[in-house]
Amino acid sequence: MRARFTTDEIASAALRIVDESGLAALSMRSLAAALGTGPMTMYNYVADKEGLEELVVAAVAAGIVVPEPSDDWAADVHATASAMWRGVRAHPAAIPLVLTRRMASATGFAIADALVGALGRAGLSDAGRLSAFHAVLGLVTGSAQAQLAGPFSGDAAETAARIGSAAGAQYPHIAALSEVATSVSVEDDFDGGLRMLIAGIAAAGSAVS
Amino acid sequence: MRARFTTDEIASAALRIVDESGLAALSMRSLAAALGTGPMTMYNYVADKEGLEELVVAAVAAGIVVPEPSDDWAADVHATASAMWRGVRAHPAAIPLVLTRRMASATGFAIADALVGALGRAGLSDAGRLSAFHAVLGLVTGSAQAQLAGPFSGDAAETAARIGSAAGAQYPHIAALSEVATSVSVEDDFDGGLRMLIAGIAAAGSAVS
DNA sequence: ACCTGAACACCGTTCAAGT
DNA sequence: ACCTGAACACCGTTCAAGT
Repeated sequence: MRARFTTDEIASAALRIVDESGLAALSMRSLAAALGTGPMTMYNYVADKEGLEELVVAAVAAGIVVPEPSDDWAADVHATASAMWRGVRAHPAAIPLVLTRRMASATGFAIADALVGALGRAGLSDAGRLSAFHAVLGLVTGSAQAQLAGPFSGDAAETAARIGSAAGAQYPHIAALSEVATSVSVEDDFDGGLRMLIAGIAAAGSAVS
Repeated sequence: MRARFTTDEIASAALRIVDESGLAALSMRSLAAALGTGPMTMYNYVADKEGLEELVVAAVAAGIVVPEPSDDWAADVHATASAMWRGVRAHPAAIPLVLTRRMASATGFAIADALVGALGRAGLSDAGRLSAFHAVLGLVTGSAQAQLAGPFSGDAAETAARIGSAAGAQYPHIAALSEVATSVSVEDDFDGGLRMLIAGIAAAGSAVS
């Protein structure tokens, strides 16, 4: 028999299952079947299901292109965070894994390092740099997810049904905002929030220095 | 027999299992057993597993106390976001569910409405208000999760092992930042990022008006 | 040594039968 | 009508046996 695989083959087969059939379709058994072997063979490449999921996260991270640093730290933070957001959004079904599993791959470290490096030139204190790093990371992953599962996700009719008719008068601010949500692209929506955060980081850096 | 439960009983029993034994321990069967009945009885209260998970998210949301609005929108955003963060962090094992499942409970809408209401007084455009809302929501949930599963989560030794020895020289910025992470409380860490974002929102609001 | 089938202890859910 | 046991089609993983 001697069927042998590289870790990359395993990882991309797993990501393909998630992309094509959803997160629930990924199992040790379905992956093994997709590779034409028995379930137990997978345990030669991965410690357990958790390890397989980390492989999927690494495969998503591998799709992120780390931008070259410039002499403008704010532009670098923007470019790095945008690259992460695009890379994550390219695999929507994998997002729960990206949010939940530790990102410990080489690309994952590389992009995080680029982000911290850019933030290091913002004139922040050490603690401020850590806060800003967590905030950008949280904003990227959190708003990628919020756009998919937040109160305004799904089509307009669904949103209206959920908020408008069910509790329209009780929650007037949400109801009003839900109409805005139909006319803004998710790219612009994310970009707006990111620019606000970067402006706030810049202000905090100026205050320290 | 006639064993009957309220939805609240189901929800808090489910949340208790998650809190005490972890997310993996929550199943239709374990929940039914905890309530002293058979698995099928649960289907009288919940459509499927997904519905049960939404019940857990609602139970977490119910623990959030929505702050009273003041005449300072920035203070209100800060208070609302902080209340969400504390409420979410009170149930760490449930966070993957909070991130992933739609928050559609009454308290969930109430806190979101309070947040949008406060942001409505920041002088933003409609699109800016939506961006700011998604950004704050993403920051709260995303950084709660990043603190638990990000590159600096776990104890210091574990972090060092993951980054320092494995790839210390390759990723110098992360390695340096990991030492900062040991001396900052998660509360202060989150608060710093939130204040940066609010400052950026304020700046965007001033620019428009 | 590396690989993998059989088996075990789970799981969510359908279906049909109970009251 | 509401409730729930038996059964089905899965799942991750241990164990032991193959090469």
